[in-house]
Formats: sequence, C-alpha cells, structure tokens
Amino acid sequence: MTDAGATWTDERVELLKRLWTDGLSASQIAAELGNVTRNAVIGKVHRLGLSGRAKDAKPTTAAPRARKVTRAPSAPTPIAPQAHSNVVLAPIPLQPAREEREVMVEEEDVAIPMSERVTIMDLRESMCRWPMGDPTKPEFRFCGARSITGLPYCTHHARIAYQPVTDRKRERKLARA
DNA sequence: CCCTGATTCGC
DNA sequence: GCGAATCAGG
Repeated sequence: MTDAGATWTDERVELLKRLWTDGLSASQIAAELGNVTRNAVIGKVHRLGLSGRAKDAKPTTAAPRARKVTRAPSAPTPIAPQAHSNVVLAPIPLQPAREEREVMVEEEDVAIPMSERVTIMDLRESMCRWPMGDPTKPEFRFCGARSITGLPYCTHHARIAYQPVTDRKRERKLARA
C-alpha cells in the first residue's frame, strides 16, 4: 500500500457522506475513518458541498447524545442489528494468535466492570467500542469505558488492540525484575 | 472542560 | 484539494 489510508478515496468519501448524513459528528467520523483529524473531515465535508445535514430532530450543534431507553423487565427489547445497519459500525479488532488470545480474555475479564457495558444505543464516540459477545445476540455490548480521544478504545483495550504481535509478554516479565 | 461545526490560509 | 490553526459557540 503506497498510501497509508490518509487519502480521500471514493470509498472513504462515501463513508464520510453516509456517516455525516447519519448525523455523526466530525470527530466521530474522523475516528472511524482513521488517519484523519476532525478538521480534515470538516474541511472535506464543506468542499463536497455538504454542510448542515438533515435538520432532523437535531438540537443545535453537537452529536446526538445517547438516548435513554426504557424497557419492561418482563419483556426486554432485543436489539436488532439489522435495524441499525447504517449506524456506527464497530471495527472488529484483529484476532490474535492463540497465545495472545488467552492473555486477552484473561485481562478482559479482570479489567472490565460490567456496570460500564453499553448497548449501541448508549455508545458514544468517547466510549470504548470494544465489542463483547455475539453481535447477533441481544446481549451484545460494548465496553463503554472512557476511550482515548481520537481512538475507538479505552486505554486497556487500545493496548490489546494495537499491541504489536511481538515480544510484549517477555518484555513485561523482564521489566519488573 | 468536554465537545460541536465554520472559516481562513499556507501548503 | 487539503487540513492545521483558529474562530465561534453549546
């Protein structure tokens, strides 16, 4: 790949258009595209002639805050994935090789407070999008912890997601001597 | 302080 | 055309 993805290809422009029309904020889109800042996104949006998108149930500025969804305890509303096909798509992290996976699951289980897990409806750009569980099931959740600004994951999951596949385990052990 | 989009202007 | 810096605001 000669270009590191930091160029406006047709695909990226299409995604940009779709996300912008869907009401996502520039920074959300930037984080989703990767390798671009929110300024770049805004600049491109204006150059494309898209500004002020649909005036649909939008307050004034800012992204649509997560809505609180009330559901009856006896009849939990399943979250249908197909119903939100044009909303935020969670980037599925690369699945590490078996050795890494053991470590990953281990740490994940320990470090994540269940109380912070959120559904896609409550997911915000500033929240960790680490997918948990089967996306086809209603129980599917995201980590939801505070994400690093500009990254889709919290510090914990960013570590896991972006870990170089090289010797980090040995490094850790050797470092504590 | 967190965030939003809008504009300018050097590249 | 591009986007960082800046501006103006919630």
